[in-house]
Amino acid sequence: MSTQQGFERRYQAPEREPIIEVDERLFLKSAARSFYVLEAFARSPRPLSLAEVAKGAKISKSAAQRVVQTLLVLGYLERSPTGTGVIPGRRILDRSFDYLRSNPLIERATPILTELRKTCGERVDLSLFDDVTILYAIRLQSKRETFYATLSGRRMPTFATAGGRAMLACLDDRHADDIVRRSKLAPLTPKTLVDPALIRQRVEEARRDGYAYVLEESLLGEIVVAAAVIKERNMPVGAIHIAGSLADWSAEDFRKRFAPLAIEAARALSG
Amino acid sequence: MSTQQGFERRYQAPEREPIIEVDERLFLKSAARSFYVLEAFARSPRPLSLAEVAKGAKISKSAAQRVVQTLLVLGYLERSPTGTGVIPGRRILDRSFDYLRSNPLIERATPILTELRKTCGERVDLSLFDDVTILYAIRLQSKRETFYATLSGRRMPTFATAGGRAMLACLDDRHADDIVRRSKLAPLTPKTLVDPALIRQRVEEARRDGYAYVLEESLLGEIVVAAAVIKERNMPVGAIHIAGSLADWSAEDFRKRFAPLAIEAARALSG
DNA sequence: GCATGTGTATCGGCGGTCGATACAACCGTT
DNA sequence: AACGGTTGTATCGACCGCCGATACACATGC
Repeated sequence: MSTQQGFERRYQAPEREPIIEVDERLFLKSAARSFYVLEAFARSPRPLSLAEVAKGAKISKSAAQRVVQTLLVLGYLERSPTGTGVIPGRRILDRSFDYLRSNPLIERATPILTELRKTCGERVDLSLFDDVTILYAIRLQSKRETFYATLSGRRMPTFATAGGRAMLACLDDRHADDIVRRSKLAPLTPKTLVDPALIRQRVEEARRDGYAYVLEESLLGEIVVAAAVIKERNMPVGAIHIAGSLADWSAEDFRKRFAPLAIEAARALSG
Repeated sequence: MSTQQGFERRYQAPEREPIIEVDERLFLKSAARSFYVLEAFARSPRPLSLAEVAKGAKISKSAAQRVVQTLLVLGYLERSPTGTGVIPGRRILDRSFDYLRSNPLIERATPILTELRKTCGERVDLSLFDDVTILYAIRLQSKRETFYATLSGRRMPTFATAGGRAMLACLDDRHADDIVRRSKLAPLTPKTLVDPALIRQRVEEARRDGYAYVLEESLLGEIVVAAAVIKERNMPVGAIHIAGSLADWSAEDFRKRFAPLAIEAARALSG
């Protein structure tokens, strides 16, 4: 049962090494290549020429040609309207629809988040735990937002986000420290904490209070409170974020007012 | 499924045949197989066993085993938390993020939709034209919504949605009729129009008025107005929808009030 | 016990893919 | 108008990666 590595590896206790590297004989290199091509757009979100695709996916031009042709047919790539190059295709959204629909957490969370958004009037997010990053799955924006604050699928470093810290607080110290250690501790704003000791202190605070908060650590002028959604065994699966602007709130008022709401919503989703 | 057959064909004038059948020699069957596996979850959004994957993707159990192993490693599939079977993986959301971020229309539309949502207080959607279906790309929900009304990536039939009809109104009659003809005219609610003549009449109305509306045709109790976003040559690329509840509005009031807003927003995005 | 489900593992042979290479069309420059 | 730089397209023989039948371990339920 404990075969399979790769993905679950991230969820293993940090002292454990991956048991077996993935079975080389079952890994389809040619299938993986297609995904490498799609992933090239993560690095440069613009139309890519065949040569750029080849370079981005680290495959030969011939291979890129075949993959691109195939993905065009399937709809996972489209020809750029500018006439040259290809861009991600609409069919990708179908798959994300399947993902969201297949995930019971998302379905259960939606009405709760909607309600929360209504009572708060601030931005409300559901993020998913994924090792050194968190992944926004649902985002209910408030009045004004930056473009990226509206996109689900965005990843952020676990160590520098309220939801991330709330989830770290659910793990044992060793595991949490391991995640911080493996994180690239690059500041997102001048106020981002990058000292592991300070981060650990905030995580311990979160463990004590039942919620985490960050002040302008991922976006200047923004305050976020978050509470973790846990499965059995205290395993964090996601977090509920409430984000507001320091133009509207003092940090103290914001925490006092919204932290209990985040905690309550997270508890309703847990277990 | 009709995935085969090429994407471009859909955008051609209906009298034109697909120019080039996809070059068989460039189409990577083994790469396509992986996507067939992911697409199996569109039909049954629950954990699938290896045998079900094989059946859903129409491949052998051995092939399914290899594909599943590969996609698990890449993160596009995950083991079901129930212990048996696999489900779509989080990594899919990364790709949809890339898609949304790569699409200039989405980026330009986001602030406009946000503003629109604020002034309307009702649900606001951006849909993309895709032949017989439309595809919701951005959804800004109002207070209360059904789960599916919140998911981007959802597809709806073009003929039965306000945005779809607004886009049909941009095409010439022959093309619009062709789309209706190729649509599966199954009613979504008791009020869905399925008579091609009646649909055409509504499309002509939309062409005259500059916007389309539907009354309980896709969801009982819901009224939607929509205006098309066009590129050059009147080619529709998407539509802006404003959706409200008949519990709050009379049909007349809703149209009078919101149609101009949808038209204005769509015009700001066009060209 | 047996039947039926799950996921995992093996291996020889066939054929699908590899990638160098060549080509047509379109740009700007000079 | 020939150039060097793109772009996407097309071809083909050789190799090796994948195909899929098959067998296994382990759970269920009756």
